[in-house]
Amino acid sequence: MTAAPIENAQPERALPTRRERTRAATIDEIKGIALRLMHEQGTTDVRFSDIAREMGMTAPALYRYFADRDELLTAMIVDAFDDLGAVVAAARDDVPVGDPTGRLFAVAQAYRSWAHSEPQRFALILGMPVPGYAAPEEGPTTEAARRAMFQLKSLFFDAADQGVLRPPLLRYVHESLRTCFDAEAAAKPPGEPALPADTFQACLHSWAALHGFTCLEAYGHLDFLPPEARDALFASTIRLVATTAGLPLPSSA
Amino acid sequence: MTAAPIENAQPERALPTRRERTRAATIDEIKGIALRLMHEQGTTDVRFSDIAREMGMTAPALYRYFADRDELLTAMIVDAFDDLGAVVAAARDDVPVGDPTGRLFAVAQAYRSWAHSEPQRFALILGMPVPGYAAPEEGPTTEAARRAMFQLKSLFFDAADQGVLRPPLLRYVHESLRTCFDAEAAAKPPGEPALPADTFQACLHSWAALHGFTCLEAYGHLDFLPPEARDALFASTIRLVATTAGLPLPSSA
DNA sequence: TCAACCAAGTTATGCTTCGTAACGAACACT
DNA sequence: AGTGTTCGTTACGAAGCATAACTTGGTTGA
Repeated sequence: MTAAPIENAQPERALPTRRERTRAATIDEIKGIALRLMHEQGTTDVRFSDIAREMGMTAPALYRYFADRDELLTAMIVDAFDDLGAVVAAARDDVPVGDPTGRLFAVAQAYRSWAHSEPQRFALILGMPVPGYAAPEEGPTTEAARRAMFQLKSLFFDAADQGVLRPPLLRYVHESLRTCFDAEAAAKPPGEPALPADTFQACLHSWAALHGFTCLEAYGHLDFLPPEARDALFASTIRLVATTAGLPLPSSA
Repeated sequence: MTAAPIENAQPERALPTRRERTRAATIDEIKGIALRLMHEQGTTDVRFSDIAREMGMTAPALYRYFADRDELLTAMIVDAFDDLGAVVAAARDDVPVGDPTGRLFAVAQAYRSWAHSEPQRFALILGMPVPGYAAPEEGPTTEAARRAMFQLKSLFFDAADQGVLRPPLLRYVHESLRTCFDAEAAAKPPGEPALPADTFQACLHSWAALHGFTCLEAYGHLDFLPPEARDALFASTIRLVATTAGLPLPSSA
């Protein structure tokens, strides 16, 4: 739960007046309660009246802080992306740069367990759009998504920097994809080391495989397997991903 | 939209009276309208009153056919599983048994395009449970899911029958997973050819990878790629999956 | 044929939610 | 003190889910 106020986000020259602080605190409390309710009820559908009740307030008061349900959802989506990004980055940086496969494992595990422990937030950001919610086009959510997803990708950049990245199992990259990758690489600052197109493609394969397992597990579609078996399947999935993506063989796990 | 009535499903000895026929037709119409509304509104959240309005009825009349919203959803989930299973099976059987990789491609493409063209139904069955909806434990939905998922798996059985299945890239299978696979294989009729454990594991890897790509695309998270690039990424994903799962190299695609 | 029955649909109603409007109390700043 | 902003309240209207009670028309049986 970041303490950033939703509206009036202009830099106040480090002078948050008392009112602003309490307001920010209230906003955080609202989001926190909403999160708890989602968690308790197992849905992404939060009722304003319930939040208000939990806070000992009346429903209309919430409209002082969020114009409507969508605005609250947008804020929570941004928070969720930020949280996921932070969790992933922390897990990644717990493993030395010299061990890219260990880092992949840590990142994937963080992604997976975050989704599993908070399927609602996961659904909020990477599942189907919530009923009645239309994401503001090119809004802050897109930004937050980009930031979070970069935390995943960066692992491959690091590995490339380390020079331990071997070519992926699948070398062929279709013309249209190569174009996209080139365009993206060109948009980067020129100094940054661009990934080879086949590795970029492998990067997306890895994400898809990780995401697939994660979705299936988070939404209970792997419940026919006991937890240890799911862990084992996850480990083998990541090992397979590392192998096909050209990362060195598992060192730690 | 199958014409199976929801309640009173006892075999009527091929004697559906007129009342029963019109009732079944009404049930189908309700489900059809609900589906159209989901499609139009882009949500899995259907309002009874909207359905009624579309049908030129009043809302309470719908309760003659479905006890509540959950019962309608359950029916639609079963239908969706059946539809997905049928689409997948049809695509699979359009390709000769002798071409397992071609079959994998067809199956995967069917899964993908079904999800992409009807993200709501896809979310209904393989996404997060709908707000406020609790699936009846061990109910008809579980049955339908099993049936549909078997259509995916069967491809590997056929390939094994053909004797063209090579060992997958990842041979190691953890104890706990091996136990599960053995248990599942033991539950089958004894004559049926069981898959080797490593292939079974590869089967799940394949599903996860396919599902991951499908989810990402269906919910718009791959929109940063133009359609051709998405097609190319999909093709490469499936090629990678086929390779790592031990299917023969692509023959057609 | 007529009466009883039943299924399907209607209006009427209660409860809950979203969201707005109008009002009151507390605080901040001059 | 006085004034204006902020935060919260109660009051309200529209809409949805779900139930109850009534109406209608086809079905069935004496």
